[in-house]
Amino acid sequence: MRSIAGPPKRYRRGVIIRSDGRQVQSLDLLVEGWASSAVWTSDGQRHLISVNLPGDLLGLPALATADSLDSVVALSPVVIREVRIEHLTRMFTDQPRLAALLFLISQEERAQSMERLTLMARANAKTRLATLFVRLQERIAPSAGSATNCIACPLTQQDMADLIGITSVHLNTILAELKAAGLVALDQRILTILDGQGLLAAAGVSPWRPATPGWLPEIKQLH
Amino acid sequence: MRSIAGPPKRYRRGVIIRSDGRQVQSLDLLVEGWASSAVWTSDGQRHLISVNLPGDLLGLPALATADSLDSVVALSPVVIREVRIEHLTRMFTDQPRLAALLFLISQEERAQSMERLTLMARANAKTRLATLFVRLQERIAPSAGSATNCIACPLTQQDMADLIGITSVHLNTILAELKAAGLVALDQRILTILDGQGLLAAAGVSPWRPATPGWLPEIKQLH
DNA sequence: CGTCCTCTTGAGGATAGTCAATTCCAGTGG
DNA sequence: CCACTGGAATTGACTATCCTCAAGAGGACG
Repeated sequence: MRSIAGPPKRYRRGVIIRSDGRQVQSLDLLVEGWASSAVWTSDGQRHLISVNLPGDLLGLPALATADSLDSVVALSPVVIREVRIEHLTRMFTDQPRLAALLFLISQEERAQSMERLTLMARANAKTRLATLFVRLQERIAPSAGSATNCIACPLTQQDMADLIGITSVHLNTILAELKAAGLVALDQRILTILDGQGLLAAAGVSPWRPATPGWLPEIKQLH
Repeated sequence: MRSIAGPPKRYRRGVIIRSDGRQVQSLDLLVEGWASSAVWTSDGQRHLISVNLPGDLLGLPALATADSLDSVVALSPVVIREVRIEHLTRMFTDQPRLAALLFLISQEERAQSMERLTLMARANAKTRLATLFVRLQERIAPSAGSATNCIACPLTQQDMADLIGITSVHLNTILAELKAAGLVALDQRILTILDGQGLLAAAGVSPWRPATPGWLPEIKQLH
């Protein structure tokens, strides 16, 4: 993916990288920093759909609607590289295995979105926040080498509130409860998981296990 | 898609067509009736992720996780045809345009899921119910020929409640409010949109417009 | 004619929102 | 070096939305 991406571009925290309401001609590969796709409601509230980490490809759902409903926001200073849409077309014809992998990744994000939807519908805010922390650690720990409990987490309390669908006032309260219960610590944008088991129990979810698909096409041989 | 699907199978309303927690070997093409992917929370509550109508391919997100978190439930009597997963592999190598179309469809479902997520996080139950009705009509009207305001809707109030994440008790109340406001009528499983404009206003959403993508690969020529 | 599912209605309570005031802190410019 | 500034975090009082529990009515079907 990196071989077909454009030159790196830097953005500051809070900047809208890709705005909604337009037909898109390109995707963005997130190289460094945290981003998120955001939706603004008709009454001006913001909601963050998901957290994107380095390696994620941003802007895929915008391909399917005439005017995309989500924007992409930088949650920290970020570096992105643009991927033009023609490369996607060529990937489907020339690199079926890559295309299938991309398809698989987007299905995984959809599965995550299903979990978030269920939580939003049926779980209270404390459970949702615990789940957010659990899933964040699961995604970050592998890339940080050994299993670590410390995460450099650039999210503000407002960001977390927008992620789990509550107000920042209420987030502050339940975050204090998780801290008081000895489950997590959060200072200076450093998130520490103090009690992983307890946090899983509070979240009421199972650890995330990606599939090991046997159905992908083989790599196309050069000839 | 129909050419590679297995023989039709019938299921009665309420039956779980595809259960969660297993690695999947096949997909299901919904031929007739309404279905839905359902998630059960750890405390036994049900949540319905989305409504599936005839033509939809069920079970895609289950490809991406080792144990799929959703089941597929029949919301009415349904007819489905099985699609084995090898056909998906072959599609990616032999039919890039079809594969890209499938990719596009799944992105559209993801965009819909983003909207639902935002609503769940930020809108109250009345708004969510109005949106459900709006989106249902948008999907059903085209296939029913001319723009009709009458929809044969097999959903029970419990189903609708599970779709928008409230209890059936509360759903009953807000449904009565929408009826009292003259926006919809619902009797004998027939949903009638009495005031489309008013319903759109109550929902606070724009009409859904699918993309007209220019980036799909061409049909592979026979040679 | 009973049984089960669905729908309906009411009372009281929990979760989360709104409004408002205050503190903390990092960055900026004098 | 320090005051200024704006965002971020914190806390309290009051309110609204939605849930729980409960009881009953209507209807389909054996």
